[in-house]
Formats: sequence, C-alpha cells, structure tokens
Amino acid sequence: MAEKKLVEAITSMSEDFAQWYTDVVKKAELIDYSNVKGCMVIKPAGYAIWENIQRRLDERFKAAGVENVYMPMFIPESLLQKEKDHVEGFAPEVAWVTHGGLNPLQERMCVRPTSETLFCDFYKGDIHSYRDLPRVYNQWCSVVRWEKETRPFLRSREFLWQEGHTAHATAEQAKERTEQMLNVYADFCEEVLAIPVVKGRKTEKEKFAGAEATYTIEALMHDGKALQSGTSHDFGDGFARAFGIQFTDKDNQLKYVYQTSWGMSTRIIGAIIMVHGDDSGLVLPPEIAPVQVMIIPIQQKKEGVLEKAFELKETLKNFRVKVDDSDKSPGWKFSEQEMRGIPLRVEIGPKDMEAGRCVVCRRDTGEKTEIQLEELESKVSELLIRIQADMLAKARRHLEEHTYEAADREAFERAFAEKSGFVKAMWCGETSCEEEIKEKMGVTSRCMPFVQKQISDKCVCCGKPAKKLVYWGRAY
RNA sequence: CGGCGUGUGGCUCAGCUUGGUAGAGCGCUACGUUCGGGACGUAGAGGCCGCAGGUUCGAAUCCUGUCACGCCGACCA
Repeated sequence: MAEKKLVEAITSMSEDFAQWYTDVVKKAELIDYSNVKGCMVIKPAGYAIWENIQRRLDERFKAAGVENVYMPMFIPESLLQKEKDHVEGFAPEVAWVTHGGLNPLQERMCVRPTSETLFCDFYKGDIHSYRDLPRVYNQWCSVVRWEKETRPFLRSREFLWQEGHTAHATAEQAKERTEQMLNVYADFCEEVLAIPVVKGRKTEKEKFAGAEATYTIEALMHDGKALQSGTSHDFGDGFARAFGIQFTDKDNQLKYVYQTSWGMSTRIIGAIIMVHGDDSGLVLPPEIAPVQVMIIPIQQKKEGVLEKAFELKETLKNFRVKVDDSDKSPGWKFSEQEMRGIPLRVEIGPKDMEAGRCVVCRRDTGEKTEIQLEELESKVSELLIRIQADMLAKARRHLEEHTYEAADREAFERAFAEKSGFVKAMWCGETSCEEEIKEKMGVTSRCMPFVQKQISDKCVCCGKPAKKLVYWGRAY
C-alpha cells in the first residue's frame, strides 16, 4: 500500500515495521520518552489528537445520556480486594503508594489501574431507590499499570483514557448499555477515525477480570496484527454483590444493581498510526487531524507571497488551517507536513499568484491538483470529505483482504504460517483449545463476532463439535 | 520476568581491541545569498563519554557492580 516514499528519515514499513512505528511516533513529534520507563511525554502534536478524540467521543457520550465525574486516583488495598477475580487480574501490575510524606501509611494504596472498585464503593452509598437508576457516569483520567514491556501509545505504564461505569435496575438494561456503548465506539472508529472494526464478544479466557461478558472492537493494523481498540463489559450483578450495592425496587424488594463499564484509551492513537500511516509518516483522517490544511508559501520573501498565504488562511477559516512561514525551505516544509500527517497541503508561490491559482496536495494519495483561488474553499471542503471516505474505504479493503477463513486445523495453521491478518475459524468453546493454539502458534482469539456463520462443524483445534465462529489473530 | 542489543554535545554515531589533549555529520545561534521535494557560504556556541566503585602516574577506553532505554518472547488496554 505504501506509495512512493518521500521522507528518508523514516524506516520503511516493509523493512522493519516496529522501527517504522517508532520513527513515525518520533518524527511526527507525537511523544518523547521520559525518564520513567514506559511513561511518555505527549507533545502538542500528539496531545492535540487526543483532545480531538476526547471532544468527538464525549459528544457521542453526551448524546447517549452519559454524565462526566471524577474519582480519586488512589485505591485503598482493602477496597481493591473486594472482588476476587478483579484483584487477581490486576494485582500483578498495580503500583503501590506506601508512604505519606515521611511516614508509612496504615494501609497502602494503589494508583488506580481502573476504577471499578471506586465507582462501586461510591454507588453503594449513592444508590438507594429504583428512582436513582440508571447511573451513567464516565470519567476522563489516567490510569497506571506497571507493564513489563512498553511501547508508545500501545502499552505505556500510565495512559490516558475514559472509563464509563453504569448501574442499572435490571440485567437487560445493563446488557443493552454494554452493547450501546460498544456501538458508540465502533461508529466513532469508523466515522471519525476511518478505522473499520470487527465487533464481537471475548471468550472466557480473554474477558475482563470480574466481568460476566466482555465485548470488544478489534481493528487490523497494517502489518496484519490485531489491536483491541475499545471494550465494553457487562458485569451482571457480580460487583454489586461483592460491594453490596442494593436498591429498593418498585415492588418494595431489596435488589442488587446490574453494572457495566467501558473504555477507550490513548492506545487508539497507536491504531491511527498503524492503520493509516505510510512510509512518509503519519496520515491523519481529516476529522481528527489537529491541523487539516497546511499552507506552504513558496519564495515567501517575494513581494506579497506571505500576505497571499495568510489571505488563503482567512479564506479557509472554516477549517483548521496553519501557514508554515518558518524560514525553512519548501522541501523541508513538505516533508514536515507529510511526517505529521496533515491531510491537505496548499502551495502558493509567485507563479500561482500570477495565474490566480494554487496547488493542493493530498497526504493520503500524494495527488496534486491546481485549483483556482476562488474555488479553493469549496474544493478543500470536498477534498477533506473525500479523503476521510477514501481512507475508510482503503482501511476496509485492507481488513477484508486480510481476513481469511479456515475450515480445519491444517488450513488454520497454514493460514497463520503464510499470511498475517484475521483468520475466521470454528471453535468448540474450550479454553484448553485456545491455550493450545496460543502455545503452538502465538495466536489468540480476538472475538466471537456478532455476525456468526457456520464455516464447518468441527473445532479447528480439537475436532470436536464446534460452537462458535471466532476471529483469531496475532495481537498487540 | 527470560533472550539479544545499546548508553559519548540536542540527534545519529566514530573512538574502546592495543589506556596518553574528546571527534565527525546533522541540528542550534548570527549574518548574507537562496526558495516549486529535506538549499548554500562564513563565523560561533555547545561534552561530569549513563551512574558508582576499583586497577593505574594517567580511564570514554581495562575490571566489578548498578541503572536506563530499545527490540524479540511470556502477561496485559
């Protein structure tokens, strides 16, 4: 897919995908490494993307009746201990605070790896009647998980995210909310980030610690590896029973609430990079790009050129536009704009001015067109819409072309030996088969898609009767 | 947590084998010429050679320890 490589400073994808990723992250100036392993300094270009993600996602949350709150970042050990599966899932990777100033704390506290326990503890006192339900809260915050191996955005020890936590009167309402929020994520990915996803349910082995069911959206990166891009959990009344969250229902009976939680993190920026990026750097979908149009003056010291550039900026004031008036050479500026993934570039120089036009260049295709200045605004508007659509179409094609089916074990093994991507195959429902597949092939179940289909009647691992169609893949 | 690799101006690295005045390219600053795909000239600034011990008259270089980072595995958003 990579078109002509324009920037030399970035390792090509085909040569070394991991190095390409790191190069892009650095060259697009998204982050710097910090002095704490696994923690990153998110720079303006990276943070602006996150701000746009926040804004666009939060709009959709509000439309879905979500209210924002903020919980403390510390969790007392005793509180974390309350739900057994949950503690076991997170204990190996929490960071502990043991001292306040110079004195040891009576009870140590962990820095939240996720806030289920805090929300539960809060809801226990806050919810009394069916009239208090549902509670549909969300918080934007950072969490800490002491990961052993870290990579910018994909796995950092501290990361930014949002976590929604809801409480409902019935199991049905909780399930509905879980699915509703998964759809919010899926639509957001496709419509705003131009990333097509596969929606489905996680297997028992892969589900969230303490959840009854975990739903996920899975995206496929350019190298054929899967990235879990958002999750939504149905807790049933498990947490409510562990924490004692009860309410009096209409029938005057004391009942436990049903809960959900759902999250999307800065990891999604890694997905944007690995789905859309090319050998020249980052490629941002217009909807999320902090700068949508970069105007680059040519021979900017010549009479009137800079003035014209700023005049065009004014013409394009309905978009996120910048003029690069630094005293670098035009070639430098082109490379800079490409590495940063800015969707459109407008070149304006003396020759153009004489002809009453400018040159517009698409980042995603590299296509250059000459445009009459009076048409600039409408053309830019059209182009941004088209780029957004083309990027989604291209990513969807990649997903489809890298999704395979395997009817039996031999075909399954061959698929992963020869190709990279998703392989759809039948599964018997036993964790032991997932473990064997992981052990032998380094492949995990990504999800059981909502759209099920019977490819064969036997489990691709053990040959016993199959229960579910599963998407398998190598994951980040 | 295992395997491999790397720490020397802001960045990429050379120097280490065989100890003897700390180097290059890029970037940065100033001025001038340039400008349609990472321009050029001139003059400058910038280094506890990751950290701590040790050996030595003398350590970037040898020895011991330690920390950090990167990549690949096992675990996870």
